[in-house]
Amino acid sequence: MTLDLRVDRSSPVPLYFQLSQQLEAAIEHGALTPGSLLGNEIELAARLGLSRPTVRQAIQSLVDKGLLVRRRGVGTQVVHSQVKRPLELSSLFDDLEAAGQRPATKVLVNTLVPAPAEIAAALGVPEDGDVHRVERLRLAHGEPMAYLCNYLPPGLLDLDTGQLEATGLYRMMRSAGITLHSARQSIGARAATAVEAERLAEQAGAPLLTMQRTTFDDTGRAVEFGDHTYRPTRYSFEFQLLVRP
Amino acid sequence: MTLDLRVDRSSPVPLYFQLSQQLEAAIEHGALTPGSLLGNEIELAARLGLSRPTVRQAIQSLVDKGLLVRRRGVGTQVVHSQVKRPLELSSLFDDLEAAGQRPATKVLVNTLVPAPAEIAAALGVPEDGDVHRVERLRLAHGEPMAYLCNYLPPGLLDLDTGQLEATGLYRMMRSAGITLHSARQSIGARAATAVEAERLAEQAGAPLLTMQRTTFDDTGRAVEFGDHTYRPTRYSFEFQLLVRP
DNA sequence: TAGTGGTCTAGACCACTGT
DNA sequence: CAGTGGTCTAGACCACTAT
Repeated sequence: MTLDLRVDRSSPVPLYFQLSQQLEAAIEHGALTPGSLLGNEIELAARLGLSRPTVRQAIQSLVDKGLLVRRRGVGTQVVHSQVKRPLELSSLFDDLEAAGQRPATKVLVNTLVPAPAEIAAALGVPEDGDVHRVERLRLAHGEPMAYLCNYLPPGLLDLDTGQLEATGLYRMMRSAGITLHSARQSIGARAATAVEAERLAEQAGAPLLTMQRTTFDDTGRAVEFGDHTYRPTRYSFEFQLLVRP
Repeated sequence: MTLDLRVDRSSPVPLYFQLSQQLEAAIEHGALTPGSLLGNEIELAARLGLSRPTVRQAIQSLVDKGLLVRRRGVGTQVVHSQVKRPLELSSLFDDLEAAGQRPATKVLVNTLVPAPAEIAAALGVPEDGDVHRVERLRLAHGEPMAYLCNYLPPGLLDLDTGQLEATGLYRMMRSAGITLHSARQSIGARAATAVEAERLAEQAGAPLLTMQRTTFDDTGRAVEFGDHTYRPTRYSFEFQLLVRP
């Protein structure tokens, strides 16, 4: 059975995007099975009444997502399984919500402080200036899961404590019109200090998973620095990544 | 001063690729400074004697790498600093070599074993079949840094012990014509068992950084499963990631 | 040899941004 | 308003793969 593909030329949605969405959906719910050939681009273009470059643009976006593989002289195939969510800059809040965990957040500190030297350097603000400092405890099923300490440049965002407890920091930034662009991350481990252990209901010396991250918007400004510790029995970093071609 | 860009039409290298390489080099060594505008695509195409789609393809590849940002009605700008190496599927060996650490490898085990259930599932091989098991100790400056246990499907690769000590597993796979496509990773932490501690010259109960990874080639086959432990005082995962638009 | 994707052209119109 | 990128067309020729 051939796939039922259609495009709506009166829609404001770009034609290539309409097509890539339909192809992705077909892969998602199994109408296009792994390993199956997509049919050549010229014929596909003719069938849809599109030009070949437009069809190629749609296919290319799915190749970039890792869903399709192109082979010259062979055709375009659906990748065999496995690819689900390529790595993205997700917040812990979103991760937990996606896992159906109803995350709870307790804001411990939400204040303006003089920027420590390391933070000032990471955020690119003057050393004698102020930065926002937000400390939060993230809970799942009533148990502490992570301690999140974040610094933000002043004036970027209205850091309402109520909103911080109801949603995630990244979601708040996006709502404020900040376009996240890239982040630099470091993931490590260390033994919990007495203070850290108490915050997370662990024993002193227990292993903790740690992450430092600086996030940049599309103008290159650093918009956030985070220093997080996670209970490794409750959380690990899971992600999929694509090999750059 | 305007940038000196040229393309060689007699070269087998695609024109868009020649252009993107030159732009990337110009960004790299500062001829194009962060925030500077690239000049509009039509004019750039005319200057180079290329068509606009070709110029767009070159620019788009750098946007995908995170080096450029496009804004409708504004222009194409060089991103402000920070982006150096987007996340790639690197081997520990390559990481260390890039850091100038002359990594040493000691192969502890290199044998064929009946596939444990979990490994068979991860690699997609029959449960009663055999798989390669490779255990290695990675050293830097004579000190153990990581213990790497990898499983590979049989018949994929000639796992020469000498080569394993001289280079990395990924490099061997690429040399064997395997096209790496994607990987699923999980990074966590736990306390070292007595056996793990001894291997890595740590105390039992010391925090360890752990990583499990399944790697797939472009046909969707699992080509490797790895179960690694790292000394967190000697190693952490550092990477940069781009926000999917 | 036939069929595929890879590259390239020379236009066109639209949507958005800034002044 | 002028200028930018975003989308789209209807072709063309080439390189690679399989048979």
